Amino acid sequence: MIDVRELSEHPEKFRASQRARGADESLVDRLLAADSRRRAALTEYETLRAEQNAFGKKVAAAKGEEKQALLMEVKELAAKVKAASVSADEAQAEQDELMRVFPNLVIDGVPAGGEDDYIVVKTVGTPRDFAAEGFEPRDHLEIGELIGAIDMERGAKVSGARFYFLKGVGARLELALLQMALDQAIKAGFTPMITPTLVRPETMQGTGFDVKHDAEIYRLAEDDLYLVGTSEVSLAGYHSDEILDLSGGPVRYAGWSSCYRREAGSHGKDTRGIIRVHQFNKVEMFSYVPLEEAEAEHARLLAWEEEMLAKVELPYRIIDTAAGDLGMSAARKFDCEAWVPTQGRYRELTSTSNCTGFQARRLNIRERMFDDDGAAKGTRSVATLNGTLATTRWIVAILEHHQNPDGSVTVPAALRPYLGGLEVLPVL
RNA sequence: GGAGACGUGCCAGAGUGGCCGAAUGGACUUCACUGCUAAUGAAGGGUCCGGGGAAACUUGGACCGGGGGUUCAAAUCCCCCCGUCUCCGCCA
Repeated sequence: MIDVRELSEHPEKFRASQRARGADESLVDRLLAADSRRRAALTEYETLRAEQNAFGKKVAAAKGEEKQALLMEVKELAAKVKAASVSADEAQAEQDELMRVFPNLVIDGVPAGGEDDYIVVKTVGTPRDFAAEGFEPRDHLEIGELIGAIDMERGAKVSGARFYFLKGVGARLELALLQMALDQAIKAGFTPMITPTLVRPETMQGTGFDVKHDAEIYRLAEDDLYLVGTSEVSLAGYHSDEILDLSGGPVRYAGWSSCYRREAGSHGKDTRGIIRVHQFNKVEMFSYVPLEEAEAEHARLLAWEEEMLAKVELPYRIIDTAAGDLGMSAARKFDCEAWVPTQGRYRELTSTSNCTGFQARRLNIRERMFDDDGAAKGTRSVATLNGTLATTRWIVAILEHHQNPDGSVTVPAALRPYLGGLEVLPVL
């Protein structure tokens, strides 16, 4: 959630942000109004409550007749306190509702507009020229079947559309990729984590996902549990309601988990192969840092993603996502997109978001502040950031980009040690 | 799945309706003292939200797992939920 204090001090910043997102600008004024109503109601309640508390002390001290008289007198006051308490709660609920739908303040420099208004930050490597090499590239599913790596048909038989089996070298390739990602993260100082994939509604909401309205989320209604679409959810919830010590630098986790997405509304899109599936695996970076360090950390996360892409030797570009295409929690987002030859376009392989204090405020994750003398002085929310290090989808780009005319696939050198030295995934 | 016990501050742990934001001990910070980071003595602390103030600060409210309820008044009584532990059962 956003910082209401900041909103009341700089409403124009929030209006501009909403405009850039193509979101409702009137939310700003409605929230400001709700906040002042809330404060008025709270003040009224607190005044009455103070009066009642003072009375309570008198009642406790009094005896006999006097006590009875005081009790009669205070009854009326109690009713007023009750009523004031109810309207204060209502005002709070009204504000909470607006806070719940208010997206994060976008960082200056993020392109305005929607999905197609991204800015290409840079392009690395060049797509392979298969025409020059003299053969027609096969798509990842065709290759996956030739080398016995992917079985979609049986995936559908067992679980339905958008489910698959990774088999043989396919299973090994995924494990190798994720293990390489985790090793890189560990080397960079991340603490590896294997996270819960089912979470409580509070955890899901805290991360910025709406369990009631988000059609992407799988629910277990019976148990009021929700399947995560990314370990970001669990890693953000990990430190909820805690005060962190960031004096020793950022707190960084690398989460390994299966991820689940309903893919509602994407019927007919990416139906072939494993590019868009209901279940996949991912290694995700997650950082807790002081607010003023968030942008620098964002750059670091992006650099680590590029390091991974370099290891698997894929051509890619980086885009600065437009405001309207940001999620609720993100203030800025960079995607790395790899070239997929048979689609003739770049497809997202990683995504790193700077959520500034938005998630942390919702999850109540703070750090202790110190004044110049080093004495403790209050707390404030931290910034949270996340970024992809590897996912199942990477296999699509790896198979296609590194394919050979016969359908076999050359393994990128960095990945070979994770595949027992295997240099080529052979056609069966 | 059945039965029971419990959930209090950084930690341990008292507190069964008003004198409790909460005893006591430990840890921590500051001060004093013994010529030294050990002993002793003293003092001090949390978090959140309002009001006032430029600020130091001051003032009010809330917080004893979470949410409801009873009451003039709830850490304390009642209900629901969550969690922990023990025993039994069941299954890896």
